[in-house]
Amino acid sequence: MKTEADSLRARFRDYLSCKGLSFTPQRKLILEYLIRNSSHFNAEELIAIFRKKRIPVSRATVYRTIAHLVDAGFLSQVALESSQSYYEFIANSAHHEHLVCDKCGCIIEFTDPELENRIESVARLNGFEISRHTVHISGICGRCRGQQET
Amino acid sequence: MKTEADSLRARFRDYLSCKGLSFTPQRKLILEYLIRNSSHFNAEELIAIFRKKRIPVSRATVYRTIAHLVDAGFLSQVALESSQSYYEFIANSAHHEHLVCDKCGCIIEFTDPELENRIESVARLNGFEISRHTVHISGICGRCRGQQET
DNA sequence: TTGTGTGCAAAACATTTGCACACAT
DNA sequence: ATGTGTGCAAATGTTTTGCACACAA
Repeated sequence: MKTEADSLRARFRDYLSCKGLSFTPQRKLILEYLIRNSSHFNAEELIAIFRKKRIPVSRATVYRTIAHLVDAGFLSQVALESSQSYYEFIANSAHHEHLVCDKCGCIIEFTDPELENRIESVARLNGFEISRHTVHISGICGRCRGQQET
Repeated sequence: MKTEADSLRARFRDYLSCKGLSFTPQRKLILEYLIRNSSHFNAEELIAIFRKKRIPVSRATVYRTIAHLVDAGFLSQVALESSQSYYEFIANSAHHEHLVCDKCGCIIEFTDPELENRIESVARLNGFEISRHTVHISGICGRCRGQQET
């Protein structure tokens, strides 16, 4: 039986071969890591993890592969108020928005059809043709609120 | 009669004196520029404008003053998918969201109470205490759509 | 004098690029 | 041979910082 990971590998291979690029060991290592840890990350975090685990992929290759993965639609860039670019591995998952905790930094994903509808209406009212959209809510998550001394 | 600009100057002076800081000529020049041109900008844009107009404020002072203005609540950082930080002069204006055109880069502001309500509901449902939130919609604006050859 | 502010240049940080070598077709 | 990939180190672009001098309390 074909697992989801298999289909991701196949999709990436297809994307690469369409572009005349090859599925190199380094690209595979990066994809495998993301499949196993699909979530939010930035380039330097990934590089640090690879260094610690002795996974032999250079900084330049990480940046270059991230660009390919974004282009292929496997990663989407998440704009946070940070100096670094954050990415998230979207794979096959549906569109969702983010709640980001100011205290612990955790990122909670949510989907809300009503919210999505409202966004589409607003764009339409303004004559806009949407290509993408993001909703970020910052605050204190339930867990951190529970721990507050005050 | 007290204009809005006067009250902004006063508020900034108050903020500074509360922190034991002074309302220097450079800080005044930056604030005056923003009052007159309240909108979206990044630090390097501002520095370039000041250089062209021969307004004598150094790069370091621009960055340092922006940090103070953010801290004082006069500016808010707008997270775009860019290598530079964007800011917007919020002054007394109500909360609003952004439509950003991929083609011409224009930023349209909008407010939508229903959207805001929905965001609050979603946060509540997830046990989150909101401190701030942003909605960014990217796409093609009405004007650019009109001009498309295709 | 002590605290704070400024400008400059250097440093720091994230990211991109040029180049030489490696590998597969 | 040609095209593509990698790693390294250098370059780039943005933002921050150290330091010496200026100014006001």
